[in-house]
Amino acid sequence: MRDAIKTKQSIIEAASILFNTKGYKATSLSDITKCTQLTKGAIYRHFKDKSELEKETLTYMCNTLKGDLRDRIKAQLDTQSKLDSIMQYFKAYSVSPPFVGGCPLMNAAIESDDTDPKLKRVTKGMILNLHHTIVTILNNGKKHGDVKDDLDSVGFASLMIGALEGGVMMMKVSDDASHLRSVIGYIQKEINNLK
Amino acid sequence: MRDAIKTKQSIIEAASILFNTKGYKATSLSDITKCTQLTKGAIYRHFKDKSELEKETLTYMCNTLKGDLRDRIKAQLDTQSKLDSIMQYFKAYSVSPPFVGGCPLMNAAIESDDTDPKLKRVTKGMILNLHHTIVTILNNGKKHGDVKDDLDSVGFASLMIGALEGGVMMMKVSDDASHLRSVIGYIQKEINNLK
DNA sequence: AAAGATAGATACCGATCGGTATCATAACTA
DNA sequence: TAGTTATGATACCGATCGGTATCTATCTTT
Repeated sequence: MRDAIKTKQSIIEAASILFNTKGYKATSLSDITKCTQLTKGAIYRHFKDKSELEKETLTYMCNTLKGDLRDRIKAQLDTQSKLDSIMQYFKAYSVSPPFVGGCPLMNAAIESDDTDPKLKRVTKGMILNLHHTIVTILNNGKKHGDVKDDLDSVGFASLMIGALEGGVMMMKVSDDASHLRSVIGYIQKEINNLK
Repeated sequence: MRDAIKTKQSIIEAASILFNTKGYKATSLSDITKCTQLTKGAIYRHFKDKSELEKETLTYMCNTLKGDLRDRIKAQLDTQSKLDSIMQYFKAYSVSPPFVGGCPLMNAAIESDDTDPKLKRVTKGMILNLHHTIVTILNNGKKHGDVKDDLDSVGFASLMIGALEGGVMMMKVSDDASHLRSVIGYIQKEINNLK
């Protein structure tokens, strides 16, 4: 009960589940006190206000996903395998999601884009970071001859992310993983056709 | 001041803007009273509770989009043009959206999928309806020789919706319409390659 | 062991939430 | 024109919201 950074982490982990399922604004401080077994006073000792907790929690979730994804990408050698590891990561979402409640990027994007500039800024940064990762893989692929030179790397990265995120959304709202599977299958075909 | 159905409609129209930008749970009754210049008592004369207003408003938005889209599809004769009219409809989102705040389907899906079974049910019905529309166009295309017989119509419809919705999300969160444009360009290429 | 600092609990704040009972007024009907 | 009905306004309800001032208890430092 004296380890401050451990308690702070436990608050962030509990908040991850709540924010990613109920939403940021719809999750109350008392929701978090129930999950953490802490009181409001304790939580406000670690975060100056709710908005700071929201931002730190979103950052934590995104960094977790980013780390996982980077490890998988690095483990692959050629361009197609690297891209396919991203596909596999999203495919795993349907059976064992890293965070319940769908993709944290998508959830935060939809909730923040019109109302919460601070949260939107964090989300935008994380999405563009993922986008940049894919663009880099594709551009390296061009150098190694894995990807044809005239491919629109930036556009293809947008397609990949958009289709995957949209596929997750459809899967969740319809309780039918086949939508995501179809989307992934299509993009995989495109990936194998990049050369 | 005596036209009940007109008042009810004006409440739904004001709620459309609020729900689609701020979100359903994050929009309060007093937000709606401010926009409609009506009092809470007046609103509760037309809707038994907030949840009913949410459902009716979502249904109104989706039916509006559905009607617009159906008109555009019907105006086209061949399969490729019908599908392309859907693309054009989403493309127009970036310049003059029918409802501010992004796609009502996506917004409702993300907010409701883990917490609000009633709203999720409505959203799921609307998305599957759009999905079915696309599948029907593709299957008719097969009959007319516009689409090759071995195409996975169901999967292609999932890809189209997923990519478009994901593209809208990326455009909104990054304030950059090029993401949506790229996605649409890719799907258009696929559409022209269905035969 | 005494003193200082820090983590967490308690109790409270004003504001706002969704919702309702009641009243005033407008319009329709006889 | 008198009576009835439907529409919207007013004023209120208990519950909950985010946030804070204060107190207690535990740990660290000397």
